[in-house]
Amino acid sequence: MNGKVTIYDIAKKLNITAATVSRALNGNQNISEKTRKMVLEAAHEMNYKQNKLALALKSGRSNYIGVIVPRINTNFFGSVIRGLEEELNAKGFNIIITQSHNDEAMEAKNIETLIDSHVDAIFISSSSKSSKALQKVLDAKIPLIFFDRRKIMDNVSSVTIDDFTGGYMATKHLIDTGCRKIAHIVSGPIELEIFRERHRGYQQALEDHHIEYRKEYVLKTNSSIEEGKRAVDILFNLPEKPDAIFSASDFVALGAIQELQARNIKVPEEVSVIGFANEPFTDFLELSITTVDQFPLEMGRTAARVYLNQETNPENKNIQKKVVLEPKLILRKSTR
Amino acid sequence: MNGKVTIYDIAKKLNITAATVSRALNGNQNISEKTRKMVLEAAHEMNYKQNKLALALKSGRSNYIGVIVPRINTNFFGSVIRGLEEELNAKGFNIIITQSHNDEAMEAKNIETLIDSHVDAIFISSSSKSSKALQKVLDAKIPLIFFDRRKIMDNVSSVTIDDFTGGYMATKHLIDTGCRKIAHIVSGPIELEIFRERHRGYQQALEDHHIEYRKEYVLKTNSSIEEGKRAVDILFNLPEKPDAIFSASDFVALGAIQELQARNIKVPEEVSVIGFANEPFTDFLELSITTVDQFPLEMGRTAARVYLNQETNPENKNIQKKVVLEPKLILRKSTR
DNA sequence: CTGTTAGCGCCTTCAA
DNA sequence: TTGAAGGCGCTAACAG
Repeated sequence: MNGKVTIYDIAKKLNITAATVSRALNGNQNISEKTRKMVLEAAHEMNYKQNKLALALKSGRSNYIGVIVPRINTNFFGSVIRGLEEELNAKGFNIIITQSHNDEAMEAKNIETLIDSHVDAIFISSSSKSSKALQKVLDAKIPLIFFDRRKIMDNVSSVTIDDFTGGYMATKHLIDTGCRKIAHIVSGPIELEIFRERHRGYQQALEDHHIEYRKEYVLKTNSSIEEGKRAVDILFNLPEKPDAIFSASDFVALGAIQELQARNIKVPEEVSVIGFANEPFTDFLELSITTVDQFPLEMGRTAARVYLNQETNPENKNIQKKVVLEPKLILRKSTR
Repeated sequence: MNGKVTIYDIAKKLNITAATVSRALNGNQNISEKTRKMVLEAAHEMNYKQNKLALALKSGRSNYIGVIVPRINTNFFGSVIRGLEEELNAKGFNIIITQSHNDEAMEAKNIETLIDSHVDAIFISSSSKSSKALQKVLDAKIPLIFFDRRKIMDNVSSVTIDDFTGGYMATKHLIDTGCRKIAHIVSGPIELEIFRERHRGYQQALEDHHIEYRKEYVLKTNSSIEEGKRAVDILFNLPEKPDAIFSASDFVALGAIQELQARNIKVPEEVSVIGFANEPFTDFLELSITTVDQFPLEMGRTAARVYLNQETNPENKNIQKKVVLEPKLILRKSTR
């Protein structure tokens, strides 16, 4: 009744030894069917619970998995975590979720904490410019798996989407629908690969269609509605105003649309807008937003499987696997 | 470099004993300044990390806190968790977040897992009709703290908002602005107190203003956009159509508005709509939604403090504390 | 001030 | 098939 029953208690009651109880409980073969049954029954009666802490100390494996994301309250990260959960819980792992709030110091602290907690692996969508903190994970011999936001590191598997293609297809769609003066909002630290790649896709699409790349059309912001408004403020004070905006974030796209409408600029007739991530709200706005889907659920599941596969097959241990998912353009009303 | 340095390694190197190293590391007074310094330096040099698992086994305290919510990817729960994080991380606790996905069996499983993991406390927004699984937490002598969705249980503290008042103020606002045929959508299991109370507030407001309560105006649904549409479908096939809808969920309110607009019914001119929770999207829709704010960040912080206070002062141990926060009506465009 | 000892709960050799 | 013993890493008596 107390949750404090140990194998010794069972042993004492049954006049056997703790080792035997342990064997019975763990399906060890070297034990008589009779004692096994006896032990199992007693364990059930006494409401025995294995102490995972002791097991962890003994085995060196905690069955905890650490997850670090910028924020949990978006559909994107929520869904990735759901995918991780599905696969990892089924294998008996617990997930410890931590948020970096896009702060490098906070992320480093979370990493420290997870290492200290002896998690069996760390899944991270990293907000860090430096790999210093991440290197500590490897130094501690803890498997590290990137998803979405990865860093270039040896011996680390990753599951990402092809952000270059995402940026390319978004930009190409704008071009295909007649836009020529296409602005791009880098709605996050350009030091992060995802934003660099989306930007590169944008650049490449322009080049392939012989459209000049203009520095003044590329803005760097954070991922917030406010920043989207601010971006429009800047862009539409330029001598030559854009006729389309490709934002690397849905939230910034939303802010941009709001500000455009506030200025009585028609979306998409005068200006087309594309976001990124396919957050649910992009769909249920009156003026729904064209965006790029990143398949977060699948990303989570895949990341989990990559890890499980590494762990199960020791020969895969040091094989870094880079899975790249294809993004998908979702056409809605904010583009022509 | 390996993360496997123990106090014995340090002791050996320094020709002292592990106990002394432990003392030095833990700020014990009974130790000479000289040895303390020596140990601290060596520990740093050898990159010593305390093994939390061993500490947990020894002390019986894991420094893990379990949190169970229906879903993490809403602003409401995301913010509550942020509040919990702020307060608990500062005190050295790690947070394990689990999702019940509004499923009673899943919630029971999460509870089991957290108990097995020897968490020091469990914070829960419960989706369960029965208290059976929750009782196990108490049986295991683990402190339990409810937030938002509580159950009636002895010896359990809770932090909630006054859902009755929330329902009342929403309904009263509709009445005050001229609505008389007010429908209510119970957008979740009526077995849960929050939905019962919001409904009760609705009922009381009608009564206080001498408006008849009509069974056919009260619908039970899940919390999804689709269900909001379906609700309107039902309500507007009634002989006498409502002129207002109070939904206990923002998502259902959104679906309702979408369906009303699809039917060319003007919001709020013909039908006013109020949601609940103040999810961000209610604000940034073109037709922003009037709703009830629940102060989730404060809820999380408060819940954490209630627990910390109980733990710190043993005399508070068995005092259940019921904190009730006041909700706030947020006026927007979906009501007159 | 420091060392010795024991034990948290479990599992796993090694013997018997 | 079972028991005895040791150890995972740490801390807290108890001695000295």
